[in-house]
Amino acid sequence: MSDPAALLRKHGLPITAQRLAVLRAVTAQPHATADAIAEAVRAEIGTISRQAVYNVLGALAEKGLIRRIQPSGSAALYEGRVGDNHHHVICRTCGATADVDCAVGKAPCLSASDNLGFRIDEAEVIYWGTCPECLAKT
Amino acid sequence: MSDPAALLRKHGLPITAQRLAVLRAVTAQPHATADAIAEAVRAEIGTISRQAVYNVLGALAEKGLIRRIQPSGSAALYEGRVGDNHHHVICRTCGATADVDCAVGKAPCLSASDNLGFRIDEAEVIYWGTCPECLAKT
DNA sequence: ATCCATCACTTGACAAAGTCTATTTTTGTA
DNA sequence: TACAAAAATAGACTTTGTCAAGTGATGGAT
Repeated sequence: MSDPAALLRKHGLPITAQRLAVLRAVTAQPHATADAIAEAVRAEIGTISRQAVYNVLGALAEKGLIRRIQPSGSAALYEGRVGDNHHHVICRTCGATADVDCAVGKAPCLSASDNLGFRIDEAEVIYWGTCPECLAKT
Repeated sequence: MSDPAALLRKHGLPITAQRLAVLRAVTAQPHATADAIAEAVRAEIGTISRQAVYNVLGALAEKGLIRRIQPSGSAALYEGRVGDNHHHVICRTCGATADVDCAVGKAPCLSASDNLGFRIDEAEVIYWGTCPECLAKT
């Protein structure tokens, strides 16, 4: 089921060259910005409009095929790894982003101490710190 | 120590009308955008430049007097409640933002399962869901 | 109390990220 | 193959935030 075309069809999304290329780009380089994805797609199929990139990313994110992360002070990032409730650690110095599994177990952090009447469907965790490379440079 | 002027002096920040007004605006309305803060400040002291708002917010955040939150799909929010490691729940529909205490205890979530060599200094948690008002409207 | 160096504020241009709308192209289906 | 619906293109526009140069206020030293 890792076939991109089948994945799209399964979710009722018409198959287009742009969508296939975007999907491949997202899975190929995790934590890429929309701009980086656009470049990767252009390298593959020649050209794509900025709007199409946003449309496709939005549609894929809506269907849960990709995930969008929005760190402070940088553009949104997209990644293909979904469904396993992992989180992210970001370097304050160089912006490097890595995946970390959740500390609390399987569907963790989904229980706030008091939900105030909200129906919570996702917990997004970002750990801020310094990456090994930047630590070494100090 | 809730006196804004004393708070500024304590952190070595020169006292200006803009800083006092921004500090008051942030504590008065939690989870405000930079723009909303600018408007509140203008209502209080007449005028302030956009740059000054960002400068002051940046300086205050740097000193740990206020906290900056960056949710996906909206401008950064600022809040005066700091030091108690609380998190946020945001409504996907209307954008309402509320505070929630951390589920895991005191300095929670600060332990990722594997830090990959990163030195982590902060864990930022955003719960996504639907607020009571929007739930009632469905 | 006054002077002055330093820091903060203002102004306006600029940049990045993303959205909106109308038009053209493509997809999937009849 | 033809057609309706959906997607992509193109380009202007908005929002959010930054940069840089000049002006003005703050607070310590005189």
